[in-house]
Amino acid sequence: MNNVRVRFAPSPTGPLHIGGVRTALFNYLFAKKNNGTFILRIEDTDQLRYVPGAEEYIMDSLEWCGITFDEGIRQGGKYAPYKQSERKDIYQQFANQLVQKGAAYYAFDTPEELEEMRKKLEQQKSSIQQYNYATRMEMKNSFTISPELIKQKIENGENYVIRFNIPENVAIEMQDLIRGKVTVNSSTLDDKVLFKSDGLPTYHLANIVDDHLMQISHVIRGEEWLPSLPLHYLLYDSFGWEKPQFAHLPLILKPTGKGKLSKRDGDSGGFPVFPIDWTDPNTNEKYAGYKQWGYCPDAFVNMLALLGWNSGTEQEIFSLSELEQIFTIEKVGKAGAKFDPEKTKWFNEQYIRNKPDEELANYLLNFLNQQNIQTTDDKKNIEYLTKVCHLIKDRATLLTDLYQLGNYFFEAPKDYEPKTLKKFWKEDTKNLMEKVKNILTTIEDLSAHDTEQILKTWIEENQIAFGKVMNPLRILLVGDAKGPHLFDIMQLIGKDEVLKRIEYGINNLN
RNA sequence: GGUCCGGUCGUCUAACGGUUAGGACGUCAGAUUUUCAUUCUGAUAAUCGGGGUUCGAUUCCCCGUCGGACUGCCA
Repeated sequence: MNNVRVRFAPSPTGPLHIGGVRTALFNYLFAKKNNGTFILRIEDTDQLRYVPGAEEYIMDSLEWCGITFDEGIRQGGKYAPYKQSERKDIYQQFANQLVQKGAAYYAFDTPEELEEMRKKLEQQKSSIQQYNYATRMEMKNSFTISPELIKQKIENGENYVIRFNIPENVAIEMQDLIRGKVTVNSSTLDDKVLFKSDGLPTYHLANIVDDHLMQISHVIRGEEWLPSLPLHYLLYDSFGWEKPQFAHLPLILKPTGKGKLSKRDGDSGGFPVFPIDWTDPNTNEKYAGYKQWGYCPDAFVNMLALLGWNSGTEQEIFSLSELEQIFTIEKVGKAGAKFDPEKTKWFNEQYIRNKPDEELANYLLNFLNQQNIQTTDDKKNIEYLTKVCHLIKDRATLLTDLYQLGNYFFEAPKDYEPKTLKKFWKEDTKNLMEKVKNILTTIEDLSAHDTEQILKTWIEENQIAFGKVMNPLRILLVGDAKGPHLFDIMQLIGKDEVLKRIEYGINNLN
């Protein structure tokens, strides 16, 4: 495919949630796969819903995911500006063009009048409850007001909008890359506002004008836009422009219950819906992000890619660059997908296990510093942390688990898990630990291999049950019946520390 | 209410009109293990209903049903 140009066009009305990220991802993958250009365009034509910081949030989030743009706010491009509020002047002339052609018209109805009309139609249980061919003759617009008066009203500075003149009873046949042919009769459509009284275009106008001007070849967006596709078709035709190809992605649904995923679902469901943390500047409400929860960006992206798309093979783990090679629109499903927090965790586990120990160590070091966790300098050291991560990464679901899972590598257990203690600390245990301590004292550096051999030999020779020694020893060193191979732990934390912990236990238990 | 889009294990999904309907997550069981995990093995469970078309429908068509989206001077 030549000259593929796709855009992600969010509106900065709040943080981007995972549905939006997935739309961006699919656009990005489609562009990469087809050697195309990926564009970010900010659709901020609604000044009322503008949220400060949202624009930055969107860009930062996608950057965290590794989704990059060829053209956009931060990188510029020859179709700049990429923000609709900065393209304001462009839209009016196009709206006027449509009016001149008779494809659009002026309307002067106030919000109250519109509401009244809708209410009336609803009460009448009319089959048509819209501003269209059936009702427009009863409203205040170019059809009911003389051209002279219209001109005068506009010159007087009266508020007006420009509406699209939807034709009556025309079959609009559309093509969608995911759904195939879709047909709608124009009589079921309404005369959408194209140009608002505040001097800005609505989404419908701005999106068509900009897609045309920016030479967009494929429009890949959420299914919620499918109902306005006929309008967009009509708009392209009215301008006499060639249409891009369209693909409407299935929605991401709530994990439980009904409806599409919304920002509130995260709190109740115990999982983030946003890529990174977000604080609403107006209400100060905080929303958690995948990044801060401890998800790896590549795992997050991998999970998203498989929500509504599949490779056709049984492979499920894909790097971003792999996806760039194999992504196709044809493999995108039609049905909405319920979001699955459990599977998301699984993806993250897979990624953590496959990451180099050192990379995890860097994360952990950062974490220790950020959380201001006190430990000795020799422990806040990449080499040491790398070994720690090597031992514990199989147990982690989130990156943030890493510290909790290995806290005994940084400090002696403060107290012992009561149930475990009760289970394994018996009357003769203290004695046994005393003996173990004496043996360990004689071993030079507590290397895992040597220690294991020596201790095992001693246990066998004395015909003691293995668990009778190892379990309480683990409690003294770790504080609980958990964690990696005990001899590996001993080697890592070192002889002094091991002896100290055993001694403390002997002195404080029973 | 109207318009449109969907419906395969609980969830994500695979299956030129011909498969014992496959995989993954989850759950359960077993194996391994000094513990917790990991890992391995096994089990579990699905074509929304009714009509067609066809030698044969998960697959194509119609109806119903269920679910979703849209129905703003929001995007």
